[in-house]
Amino acid sequence: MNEPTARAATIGEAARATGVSAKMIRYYEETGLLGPAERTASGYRLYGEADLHALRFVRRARDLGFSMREIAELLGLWQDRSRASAAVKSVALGHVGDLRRRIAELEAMARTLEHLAERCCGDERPDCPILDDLAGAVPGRD
Amino acid sequence: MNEPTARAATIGEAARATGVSAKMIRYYEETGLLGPAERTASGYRLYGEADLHALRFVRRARDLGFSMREIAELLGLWQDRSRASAAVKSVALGHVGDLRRRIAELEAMARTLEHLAERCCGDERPDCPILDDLAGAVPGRD
DNA sequence: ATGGAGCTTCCCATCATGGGAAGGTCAAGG
DNA sequence: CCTTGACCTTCCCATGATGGGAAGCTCCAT
Repeated sequence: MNEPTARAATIGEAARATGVSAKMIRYYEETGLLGPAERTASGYRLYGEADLHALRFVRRARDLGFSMREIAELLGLWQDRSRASAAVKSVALGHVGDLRRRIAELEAMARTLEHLAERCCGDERPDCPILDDLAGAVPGRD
Repeated sequence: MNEPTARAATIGEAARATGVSAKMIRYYEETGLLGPAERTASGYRLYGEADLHALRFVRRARDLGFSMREIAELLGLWQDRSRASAAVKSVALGHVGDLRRRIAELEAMARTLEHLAERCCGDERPDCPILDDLAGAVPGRD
């Protein structure tokens, strides 16, 4: 609080402060997710507190698995003070639906493989129900 | 058995017969996952029964979420009659580990979001715990 | 013989991320 | 003042698995 705006950070400092790599910060700017950063006379990018805040927002959203498209939407809603919370909730719940679908898919794969692995003795012998399944053999129908 | 080898299939027929797109069949050949296909005098690829079998193997493995690297390994083991089933089981269980890790990550994201969404009234008003979380606000510590 | 379906190769795009080269800038220490 | 090393800039390329599409050749049935 003593130094009002601790003075703008370079991209490396911003990266360290927010956990977003410098590469990704430039990429977010290039793709329009974030507006163009201020520049020094010599062309270095500068980031103020508000920018760091936005970067942390993006980082948090990515940690929650939102796509860049969704994050763009959320950033827009964040900056629109008159948004309805329903709009945000809808984006969030849509994403939860995606996550649940992906989880169900992975879960089905994992269960199938665990089941096959259980029946594979896993020793020196070549017989292997896992390969038999992959090869399309339906053991017990032979 | 009546027609010994029902005559080789073109890439389109192979695609239809195995559920692997023609694009992907060419890609698997190009990257060495599968050996080069036979060719007609005019350059068309031809696929025999054994090739179709291998394609179905790859398809099934992809359905189970194996990476191409893992599939290459599994194909090698499949074709090596003297492999130990332990080697196959180890690849499979390694993959199950990957799947379980990814599931846990997605599950954590989904739970966090569901939790936030529950507390978001989702109406006309702008107040939204979801955005507050993304923005780094820690409600209740204020 | 012609038309259309199917094949070939080649290039490009996705999504989010990282690696690295070539070159300019800045601050500290001799 | 000059050097050194850390940092910045832009530009290009790669990933993994997949699809889209163009230009041109081949095959088969009419």
